[in-house]
Amino acid sequence: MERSPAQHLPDKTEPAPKQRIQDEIRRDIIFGVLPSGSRVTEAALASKYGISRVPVREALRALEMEGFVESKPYAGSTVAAIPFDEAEDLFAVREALEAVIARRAARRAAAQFAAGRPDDGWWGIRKEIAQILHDGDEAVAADLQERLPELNIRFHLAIAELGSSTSLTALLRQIARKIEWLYAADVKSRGKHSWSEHWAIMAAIDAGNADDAGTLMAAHVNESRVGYVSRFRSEDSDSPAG
Amino acid sequence: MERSPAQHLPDKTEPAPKQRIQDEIRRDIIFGVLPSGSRVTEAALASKYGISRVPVREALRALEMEGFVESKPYAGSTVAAIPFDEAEDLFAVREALEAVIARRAARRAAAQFAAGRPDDGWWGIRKEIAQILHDGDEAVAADLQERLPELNIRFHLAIAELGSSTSLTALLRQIARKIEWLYAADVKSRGKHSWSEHWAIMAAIDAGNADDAGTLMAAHVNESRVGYVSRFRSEDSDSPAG
DNA sequence: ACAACAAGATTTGTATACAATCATCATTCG
DNA sequence: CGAATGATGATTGTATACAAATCTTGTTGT
Repeated sequence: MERSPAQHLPDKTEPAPKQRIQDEIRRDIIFGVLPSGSRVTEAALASKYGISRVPVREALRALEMEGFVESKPYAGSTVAAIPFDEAEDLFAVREALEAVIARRAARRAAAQFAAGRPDDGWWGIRKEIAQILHDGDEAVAADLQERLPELNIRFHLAIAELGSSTSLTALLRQIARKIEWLYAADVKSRGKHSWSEHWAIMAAIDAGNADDAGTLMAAHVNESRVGYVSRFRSEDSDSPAG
Repeated sequence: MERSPAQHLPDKTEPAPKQRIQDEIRRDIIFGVLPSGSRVTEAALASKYGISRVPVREALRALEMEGFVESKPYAGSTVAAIPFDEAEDLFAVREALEAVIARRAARRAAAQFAAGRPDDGWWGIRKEIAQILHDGDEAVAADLQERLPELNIRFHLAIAELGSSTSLTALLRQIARKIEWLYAADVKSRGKHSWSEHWAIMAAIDAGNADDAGTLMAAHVNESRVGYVSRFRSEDSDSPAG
């Protein structure tokens, strides 16, 4: 068939203009380049990225559903804001969600090995996780902790994919990006949130131990939450993503 | 100015073509008019609803993010399917999510009353909930239980809005629609899932009792889950939304 | 008969043009 | 002088046209 060379490398060559600018805008929002409340017009973004208004429009709509921008009909779009008091609630929901995800991943791992050999899709994700864990260890050893947030999100999302539940993966993606937004408001907050715990979680999943996986994951997320609130609690109710 | 008569009645006259067909398509998916796996092309939907491809396109993208359709670049969109084994996980996440939401609503209610008089936005939602509760009681009394699912979703979403957390509301909307999809697969499943419990939850929120509100809500969702699994457990692993 | 291959058709992705609506500001009337 | 009002500009919503990519189908060679 002689497929296109960009088959399983959708992020290297040209990841489709729409997705590209969507990630770009979200990144600018998360890292404060586009502050909360600022207006984002389709025409301005279109000319900025050298493309038409249609892809920009779709990207804005997607970001609206993700909660990063708010738009009213015929009135335009503005960058949203996360009130500070939502942070703890988001962490609480994430803890429950990730516990369910970890349990599911463990159950599926056990089922895969019980049925003989796991299928290729499972192994593909499993190998990606191994790579992520390795890269994280390397980053910790080299004191390049600014790489950890990205690797951290990728790890958690990969665990979700290992459970092969598109619904739960989508939910986690939504929550994780919001929490990343809250974190990014403080530049010096990007420490190693106990990267080593990831290994234990992965081991429990590999062993097919759903209870341990869920418990470890919940504790892991909870520790992340404690780290967050202890850092921001002193700054009163100032909006971190504003 | 002589405003358009469709000012605060966005659902009666012409609720914007895009939103309209988006809801229409989702409804057709939820109730099986568009079965899982069937192809949905932009051109067909455009001609069906007598509009252009652009609004159809945006609606499909939104539904893709909601998880109702899957689409690959240049390949088209197909109606998605919820594997049966995701149902219990969705209920588990929803239980945790709604408990957090109820607690938040109770905290906010207490704060509103503590600060003198609640603002108009809060009262608007509160009055809407009163109406929903009333309509639900009427439907139960008149044995018109087919109206309860819609009222049920509206109640739970209104509680989320009472807590004024856009993030949590968006998450609940995503989960609730998925669960509605699972429910709708069985036509005779639309019973009164203990509507009276809603009154107790609302009372706890009004009293500002976060612990009670969260506990009652969790129990309420859990009961719904039990009702679901007891109904579908016998049908083995048949995909209910397929 | 079957597989590899290529051309046509179908469908999505993008660009441009136009219509509908809202925000702003000058104007005018009380 | 203030507030309602009407015109103007800016921005989004929609429609149409074209380009890019994929899927299907017919063909051909073994």
